[in-house]
Amino acid sequence: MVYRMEMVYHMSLTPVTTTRSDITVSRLRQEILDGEISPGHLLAESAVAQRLGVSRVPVREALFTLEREGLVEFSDTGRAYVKDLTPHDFEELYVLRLALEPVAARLAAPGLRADCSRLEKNIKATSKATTLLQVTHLDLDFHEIILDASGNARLLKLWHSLRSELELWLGRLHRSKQLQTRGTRAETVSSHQGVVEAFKTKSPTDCERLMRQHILSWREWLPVLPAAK
Amino acid sequence: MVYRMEMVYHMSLTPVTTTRSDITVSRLRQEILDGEISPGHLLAESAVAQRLGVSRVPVREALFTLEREGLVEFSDTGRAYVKDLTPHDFEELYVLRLALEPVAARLAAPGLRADCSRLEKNIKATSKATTLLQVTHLDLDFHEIILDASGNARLLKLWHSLRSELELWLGRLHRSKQLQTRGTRAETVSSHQGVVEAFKTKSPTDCERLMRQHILSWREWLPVLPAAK
DNA sequence: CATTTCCATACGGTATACCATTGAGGGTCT
DNA sequence: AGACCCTCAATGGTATACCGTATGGAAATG
Repeated sequence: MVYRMEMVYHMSLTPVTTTRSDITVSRLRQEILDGEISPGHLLAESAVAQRLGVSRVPVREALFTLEREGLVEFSDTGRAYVKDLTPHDFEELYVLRLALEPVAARLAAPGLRADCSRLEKNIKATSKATTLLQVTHLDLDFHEIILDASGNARLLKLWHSLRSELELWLGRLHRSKQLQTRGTRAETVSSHQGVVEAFKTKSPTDCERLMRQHILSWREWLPVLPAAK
Repeated sequence: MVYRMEMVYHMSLTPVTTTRSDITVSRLRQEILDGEISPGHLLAESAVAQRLGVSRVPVREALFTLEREGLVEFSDTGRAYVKDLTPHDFEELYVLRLALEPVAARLAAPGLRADCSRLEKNIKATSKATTLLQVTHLDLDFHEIILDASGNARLLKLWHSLRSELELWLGRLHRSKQLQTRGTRAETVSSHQGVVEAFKTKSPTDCERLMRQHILSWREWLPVLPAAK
């Protein structure tokens, strides 16, 4: 049974079919990111199915999808658990950002030189943000725009999975009040303005270098982690 | 119903459970990589299920897994097709190799400095290879050893999906006789020996640089592509 | 009290059935 | 002949049922 949502369209006017599986993915993702389900918690298919009012089949698929996103992890016996990120996991994510995003910036540079409007709109929104959580989301959006502009579909897909895990990590830091609040918004805005300025005036390789610096300093902004590994 | 294969163990002696879904993944992957199913071909769940003697459920999961590996692609109506890689797709893969592998080499360098035995064993096997296909597989194995030694699990996972797509691409080039055969084995061996030498004697950053060069020259070795994009 | 054995229950893997949607072909009307 | 519509088979989405296995705790054992 597929329910076609008549009223929901992408900007491209492509109709979007929403399956129970998709809905289950969204709801579980939300619950995990919001910390409503704690790390390590068992997501039993039947329990989730009953709770969300669907059968086990879409739940099964949803769990599979969430594993790909890095929010859920399967034991060797096929049980699904909410992922419990460690500082080591975070380091892995950081390494990947550092490997991928500068390259993406270089690839995106020619296109962005002509049109930075999406980035500028994002900065404007950031400067109006009222909560720390909004700022971090808009920050990730900013980076996603660049990944998207790189024109490399695989790179963007990788980013989506990285982003999920980053949001998981940042959300947990935020809830345990371990994120600096002071000046974050202003710093984010000015830093991003610098990036946009580079896209407009500098060479792709310079953009790549700047993005690298930007991520390095983002890392500095995060709290010192307990001994990794 | 789960069949536990008593005789199959990882090196870590962890028993491996093999499900019908896993088997279906393997068989379909093989058929796709061997070119037995042509690009663009529809993989209808019921047809595959009947052909392989399982129900639609494991087939469904297998198709999902193969999509993640990049060997299958879903239309917006949920139909699964064998992926038809374009030169543009190959360029994307190449960009990602270039972004990830040098970093992996740098991370793996400290560990490999102490013990390159796996790499050396691979080189020995390569020097004894008799077919071009064997050489290309051993080449990918060589790179996988380094990704593995990087200690970054996410990086290794990314590699696996890249590798599947690379094998798809290379396999098709091979079947259409577009791969250079002359001297390939000897060049691969000597080039890899150079990499091992670097791991033993050079700094991590030097290893990173060399890996970058190695991938650049690999790109040169491949046939010129028809106009990309 | 520590350890092992054993059993009931929870859970995942798979088969099957049913329904909605898709899409290609045939028929009809203009 | 061409455009339109209708129909029906093919296909995917979901529910449910069944079975084997894993798990955790009770009971038995030392």
